[in-house]
Amino acid sequence: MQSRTAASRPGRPRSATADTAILAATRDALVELGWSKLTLGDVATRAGVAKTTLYRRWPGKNELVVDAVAELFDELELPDRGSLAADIEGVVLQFATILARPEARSGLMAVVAESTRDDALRQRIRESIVDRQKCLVLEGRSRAQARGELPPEPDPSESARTADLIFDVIAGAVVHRALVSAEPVDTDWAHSFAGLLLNGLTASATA
Amino acid sequence: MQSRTAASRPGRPRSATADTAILAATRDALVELGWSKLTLGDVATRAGVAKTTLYRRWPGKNELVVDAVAELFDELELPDRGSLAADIEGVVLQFATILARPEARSGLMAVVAESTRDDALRQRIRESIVDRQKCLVLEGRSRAQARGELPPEPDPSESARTADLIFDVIAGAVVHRALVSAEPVDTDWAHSFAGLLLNGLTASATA
Amino acid sequence: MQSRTAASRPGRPRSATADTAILAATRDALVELGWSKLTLGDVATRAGVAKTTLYRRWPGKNELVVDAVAELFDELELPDRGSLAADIEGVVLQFATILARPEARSGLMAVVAESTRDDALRQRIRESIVDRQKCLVLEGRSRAQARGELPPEPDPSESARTADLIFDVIAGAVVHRALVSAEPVDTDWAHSFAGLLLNGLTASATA
Amino acid sequence: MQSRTAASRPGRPRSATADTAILAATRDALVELGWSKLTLGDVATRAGVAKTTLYRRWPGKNELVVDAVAELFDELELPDRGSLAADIEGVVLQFATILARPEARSGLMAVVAESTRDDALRQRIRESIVDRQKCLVLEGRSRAQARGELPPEPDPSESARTADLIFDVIAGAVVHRALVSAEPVDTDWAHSFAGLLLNGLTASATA
DNA sequence: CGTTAATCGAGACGGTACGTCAAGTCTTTTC
DNA sequence: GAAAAGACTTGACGTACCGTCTCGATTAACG
Repeated sequence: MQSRTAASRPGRPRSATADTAILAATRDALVELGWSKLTLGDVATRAGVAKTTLYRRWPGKNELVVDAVAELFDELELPDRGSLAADIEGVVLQFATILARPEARSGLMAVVAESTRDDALRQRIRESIVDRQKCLVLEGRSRAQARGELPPEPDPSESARTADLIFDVIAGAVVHRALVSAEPVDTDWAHSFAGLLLNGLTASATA
Repeated sequence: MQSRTAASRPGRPRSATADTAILAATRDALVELGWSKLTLGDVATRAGVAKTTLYRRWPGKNELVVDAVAELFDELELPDRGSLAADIEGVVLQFATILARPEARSGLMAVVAESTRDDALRQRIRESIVDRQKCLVLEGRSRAQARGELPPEPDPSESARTADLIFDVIAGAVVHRALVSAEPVDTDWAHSFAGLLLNGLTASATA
Repeated sequence: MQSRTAASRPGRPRSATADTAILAATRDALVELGWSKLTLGDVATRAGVAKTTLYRRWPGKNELVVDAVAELFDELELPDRGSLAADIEGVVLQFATILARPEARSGLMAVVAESTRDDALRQRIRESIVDRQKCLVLEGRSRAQARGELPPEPDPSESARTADLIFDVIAGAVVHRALVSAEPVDTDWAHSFAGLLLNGLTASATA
Repeated sequence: MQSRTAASRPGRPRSATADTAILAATRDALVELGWSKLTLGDVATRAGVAKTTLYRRWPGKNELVVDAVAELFDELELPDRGSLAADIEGVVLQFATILARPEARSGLMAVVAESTRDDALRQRIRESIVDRQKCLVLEGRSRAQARGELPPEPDPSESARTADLIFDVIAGAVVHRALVSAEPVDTDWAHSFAGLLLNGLTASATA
């Protein structure tokens, strides 16, 4: 006894290629028009799809853009450059590369702005984008601990709180630098930032 | 020899009270409706003003909201709590208090999102909001140097770059914690963050 | 081999009832407000239709009013009262009855005024209103010729020119009496006018 | 004891040249823009005058245009061409010449259209434009009677009614020909029309 | 000859309607 | 029954004029 799967549902099945085409069209439209001038009718046209098809799959502009942008962040991965400082530097530069793409810039910030008044949307953003990257912090830390660069966690309950703090610092600083200050996140800056953070972490740990 | 002042310009002078009423109405509307449902017609009605009066003074929604939100951030000031850590903690909590207000949350992030495709808007944000707060970093640092908590700047050209970095880290982390992670920026978090940053600064300086 | 008929066109077909409702609402609004205070938004509301639906079918206020007024003139028909004088009298009174309706008064003159600067509009007025009534003149004349009241046309090329002249005289005189002089077009006046015209026609013909 | 004349009123007297400039500017604007796109702000600008100056002298667009157009019709005069037919022909051609000017075409018909819902305006039109030309009919008729072309009026009460009828026929036919049928009012047409009317008049009179 | 008062220019004001555009829904035919 | 097509309602957009108002600056007759 199972709920009717898509395959076994009667009638014409949903086109599998449509989803891909719609998300790609959404990103294209974000690049050309930005968030505020992006219209679902235009996205549908670009995707070669009727507006109704689009509304059947996403409830609205916000959710569509979250999904379209989320795919961009999936390419983030933790490089193993041999030291914690170099790893931080690497992930910062990767993050900056993604934020340099206009579809990521407008899309991400816009949905975050919308999420300030829409808890379901914020939940969706966290699940689709934020939390999937938080493991990078955990992995980086445990790798550094294995290398002996950081001491092991004394208190497991404290561990998660610290990881959240580090994540907010890294992600927040890069986003602020890139989008608000609008200064380049280049090797120099990444190096300075990684130095500051690393010093903070080791000093805090030994204190 | 001066450019025509407002007083000597011919014609009926602009109502002085209108600006105040409009900005207040904008913040009210942000609270009730959020950025995306805020309409200039509604703001005008709330302010008891005609739509044309609003458009005569601001080119659009973006610029209006920047000015409306900017006033919120003017209340930020650097507390003198006796130590750099305490000062950082204090300013972080002040910042968090402002970001807890719904008009600041939606307004700020939305205009930042818009500014990713509008350089003039980004410039306006920087002048009206960001740069006016950057002096807090400069003042805090020099106060810490006077206290002997931080060494004096060796290289003046480096000094500005470091201040920018610190500003991006503080502002970015608080914004990310408050709006993206959507976790409370409470005394605990502020304390942990101030500790991390302070350690990073002192260790970096002595290294 | 035909151009796609309405029935076989893809997509939702246009509502058939909307046209009727819009034209009726236009006439209602003309009665209540007159031409200059008539707004398309108000017409749409009266018709229970969205403004966009209205604009999808008519390019603007002028064309809409032409169509709305044209239907009023379709009820004109040539009475057979047994003599040319009586027929003229009858049609003049019919015309006057229509011009007594406020929707015809304001609507007709206004679109004629607009048509002085818009050739397409003038063409539309002629096709929808003027030329459809010109056959009344032709029919009345041939009926009078059959009765022997008027001689048959000697020169067929002259025939059309004379019909145009008669039409301009009848329509012009009635309109001028009703709208400019603002005096009643009653049986007396119609009788005097028909007498004058009839005398002119017979005298000219025998001359 | 007299009501304060303009001359004796205290304060700065109204500029005498302004009226002339405004009426001329109104006609210019009618030529370029037509009635519906003519705005009082634009007229004021063209006349080199402030909008308030304009509103101080005319209550609105309708009245202004009536006055501006009325001046055009003052140049109508009855030619003495030696016969009634020729006199009619002459005045018809003069009328047609005025109606060929775009400011007369749009202006006249538009205010007539407006007057269908504004009795004060209709009164103003009659006083400023229509009635001032009605004497042409009276003068033409008495001249024809002096020549013996028409019999003297038997019944003086009938006399005014007939003059009104003739006026409506002439003015109405010319306007309808020129503006509705949009055919040229040339010598040929004027000749045919004058013949028709003359025959009607003489036949009626002798009947 | 200075006061007085209505004029002048300029332009901001509260309104109202404009014609367009996008959102999201609904109704067709086609696949 | 999903899909494309496109008409539908709704509501905001930013603009243009309306007719009124508030300014400072003229400009004549009156005292």
